[in-house]
Amino acid sequence: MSSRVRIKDVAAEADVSVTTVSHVLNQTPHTRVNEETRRRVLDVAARLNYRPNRVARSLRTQSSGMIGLLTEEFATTPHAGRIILGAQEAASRNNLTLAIINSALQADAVERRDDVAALLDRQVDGIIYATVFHDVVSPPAELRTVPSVLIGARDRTRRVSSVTPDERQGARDAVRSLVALGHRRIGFVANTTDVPATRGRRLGYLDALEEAGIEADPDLVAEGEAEAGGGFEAATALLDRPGERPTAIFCYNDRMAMGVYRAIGDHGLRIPDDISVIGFDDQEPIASGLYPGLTTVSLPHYEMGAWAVDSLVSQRDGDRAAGTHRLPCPLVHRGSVAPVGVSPA
Amino acid sequence: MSSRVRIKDVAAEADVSVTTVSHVLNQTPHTRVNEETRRRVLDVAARLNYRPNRVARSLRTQSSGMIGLLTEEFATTPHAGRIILGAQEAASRNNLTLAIINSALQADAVERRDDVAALLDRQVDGIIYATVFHDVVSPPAELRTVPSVLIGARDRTRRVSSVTPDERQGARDAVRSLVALGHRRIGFVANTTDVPATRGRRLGYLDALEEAGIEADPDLVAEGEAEAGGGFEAATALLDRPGERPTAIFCYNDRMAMGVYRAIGDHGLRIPDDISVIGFDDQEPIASGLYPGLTTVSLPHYEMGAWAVDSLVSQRDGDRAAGTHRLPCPLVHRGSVAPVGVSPA
DNA sequence: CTGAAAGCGCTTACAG
DNA sequence: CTGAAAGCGCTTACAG
Repeated sequence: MSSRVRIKDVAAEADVSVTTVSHVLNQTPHTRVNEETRRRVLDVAARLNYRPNRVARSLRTQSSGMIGLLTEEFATTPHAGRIILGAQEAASRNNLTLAIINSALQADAVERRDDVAALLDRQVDGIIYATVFHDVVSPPAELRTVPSVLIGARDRTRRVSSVTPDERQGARDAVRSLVALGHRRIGFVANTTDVPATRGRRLGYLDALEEAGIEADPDLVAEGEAEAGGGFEAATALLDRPGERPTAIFCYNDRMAMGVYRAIGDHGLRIPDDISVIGFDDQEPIASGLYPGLTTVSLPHYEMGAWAVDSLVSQRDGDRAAGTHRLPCPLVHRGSVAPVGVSPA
Repeated sequence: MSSRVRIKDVAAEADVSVTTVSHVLNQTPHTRVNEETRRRVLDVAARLNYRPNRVARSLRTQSSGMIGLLTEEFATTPHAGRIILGAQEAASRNNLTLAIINSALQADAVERRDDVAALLDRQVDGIIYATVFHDVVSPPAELRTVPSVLIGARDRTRRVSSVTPDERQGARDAVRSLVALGHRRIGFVANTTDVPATRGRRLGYLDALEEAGIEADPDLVAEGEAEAGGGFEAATALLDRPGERPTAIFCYNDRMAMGVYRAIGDHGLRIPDDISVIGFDDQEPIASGLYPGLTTVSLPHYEMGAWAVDSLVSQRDGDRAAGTHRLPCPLVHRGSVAPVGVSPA
């Protein structure tokens, strides 16, 4: 450990008090320092390569400049990385450092409380509590002792702000885009489990049909597991049903879309000429790796991470209002959608 | 901000000195405390829900209990999340907290130095410097002022320990498994850019052939971009060449394998009956989403993250030896490999 | 077995 | 314009 230089070393070398060094370096408001002195302090600090000890400053100012990010079973959610990235970059912009703790999906209330406590022990200035697979959660009460925000779920007591993707809008826009291209027989390959996205995506699908005056047809909906295999099975069922085929299929997610592609290929049909396909999640490398590239709906993970940090900053600066925010899910155009009836067949 | 209870509050309530409270709570070695007193302190601490301020402790002990993880363009590497997870869980096991900073891939030396400095300002006990797309790097010299370790690349000066995946062994084992099933015409769908994995995977392929006494045949190798499209083109070229077809194809990565599947399907061939396929990366959701599931080689990201933290801990405890460590890349069996000649065709 | 006191490296009223 | 001093909340020799 090379002993780092402390503020008193700078003071001695510049022949001033530590008070003055602190004022100069921090540009303390309402404190005028002689220009000559200021320069000297700056010169010495630079020459000695002085860097203030943030731990000492934290203790004194009662503000650590750290933000805690609690993720829930990060491993299972491929997009968690984008949340972290968004949060990290927003934190850097605000001169904040991000500390991360991951708790197991099956962690109980006691464990989660311990994780929050560990962050609080480090005097974090705020906590982001990110979850998956839940609509509403009851985070440990200790969360509210500092500015806090939920990602991916709402707070049961509505006392903590939250930010979630607007799944319904995303699905609605996707299906609207199909309608705009003349599609009226639009299938829906749905998932079976009840996660937050399930309801929103289904409602968005129905919204768009209703807007367009298209009656929802149960024969155009098939369910499966939210994986490629489930998508294959659902699409196969859809295509094998008697009656007119759908001209487009909206999928619960990109994984299912992967299976839908295969089912369509197995039926000797082509995307998008015979059938248009839209996914959800914009999950790489599926979306761009499929052929043709999958038109899909993107989840605002990066944006939610950044929004959460910004919310923490406003809370720190006095904003007391807790609210629920939905961030838009934009449609990403690739090559799997075409106007209806373009096929020469 | 609810004013948290401090050690002096516990001392006052238990009618002892803060010294005693500290000794009891920290179980200071070689310090005996009267059992009655000990119980009382413990009771009061629990009742007041006292939690020591880690910032104050850090300042006093000159040890923050924090580890800094510097990731390089996290966004572009889908597996970074597993590194973070491995590091985070290992950190938790060692009662350490993980602070994360992400630097842009195109960040210059000055920016990287700033990122390291920001971590050092927080008095981190160690730094993990994770990179992608490099064989050898020259991290900022400041890195060596604390225990440090590189993930994904070696240190040019060999003074910092590093941990990397054993790409060559992974590729060798994959191709060996093909040889063991009787394959002798084993194609290689290679990538074009020169990243660390490129050389190792190619060498591993050649190793296995040589071991088996199979002469490397340039006609069985085709290159492409390391994406699904590149894999499709390379495999198409391979299958369209005059002469005997390969009975198996080893792919540079899973993305390319995705395109290889399509090319094989377009040629009216079946996996694994007509051609076996092995990928590399075990990248979800490709690997399990393809049909049949892709047999592939897994990258030890989680393990590298954990190894890095453990290395930091040993360094802190006195281990001075810097070294280069390679972690094995295990073969993951799914459904894309079969013995040669199983096809009735 | 227990406690008074110093000190980690800063910032910040306060005084001059 | 500048500095002496207190104090953030702990730990740890040291003394008794």
